[in-house]
Amino acid sequence: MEERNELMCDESCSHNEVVEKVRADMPDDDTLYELADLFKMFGDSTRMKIMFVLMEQEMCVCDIAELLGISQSAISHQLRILKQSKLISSRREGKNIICFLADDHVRSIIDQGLSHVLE
Amino acid sequence: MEERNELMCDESCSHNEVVEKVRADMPDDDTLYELADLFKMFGDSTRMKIMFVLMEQEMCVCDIAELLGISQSAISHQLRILKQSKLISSRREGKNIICFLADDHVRSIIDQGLSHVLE
DNA sequence: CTTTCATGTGAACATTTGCTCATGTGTTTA
DNA sequence: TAAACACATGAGCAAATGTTCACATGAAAG
Repeated sequence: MEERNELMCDESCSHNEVVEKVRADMPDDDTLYELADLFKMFGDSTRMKIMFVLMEQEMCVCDIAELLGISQSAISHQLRILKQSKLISSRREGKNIICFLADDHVRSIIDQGLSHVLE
Repeated sequence: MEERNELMCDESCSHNEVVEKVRADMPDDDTLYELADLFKMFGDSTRMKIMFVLMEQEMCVCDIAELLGISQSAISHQLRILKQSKLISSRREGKNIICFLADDHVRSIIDQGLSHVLE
């Protein structure tokens, strides 16, 4: 049998044995895409700032915009994305929309990243 | 004094009091950009897959490519980015370059994300 | 009901990003 | 030394992304 993939290098590497084991232990593709999409939310500085603010204090849209010095429209677009990812939620209070973190994982993920960045 | 920013909504929201406190507690901009850049590394499925593989087993470039079914060139480009971010390192062994995780934070960050994705 | 205020949203645009393709570099083997 | 192999890299390109601008929506105040 010994069907070889043309992409593979010569027998010098580990190959079949280990490669197959690792492949078997990998999550399915859907999970991996979900995972990447989750981290993508934290990979933009505007969204990062929004989540950081909401970690400390729920806040209306215009206050977020004012605090961060970013246009209300830009904030609104990013909030939409964050809501779609179920990371933040909002409720109406009079004229304002109050935003807040929808998931406790946000804190732990950011904290984990922060502890890396701060050495 | 009472210098108001035109972006701010009316006095209905929290404003000055809370906004100023949150602003003071925010990390500086450089840290926030670093943080976003770190998470950006996890926000692409190819890089995610590479790191997932290396979490289980150090491996040469061509084996990573073969295991993931992605071209060697594409893998190489992503490895370059991951090395620049100090998330993976490599050593030469004969003709091959063996790649491995350079940072234990990688595991904890991915695990944290995974536990979110898996509910 | 009309106006105002807070927010949402589509289109257009400039960047960024990730891939392919061709080729370059460095190491081993014949 | 020459050929083969593993990997790196630059150019080019298509797709994704984030912002601005103009305008739509929806609740509240008059």
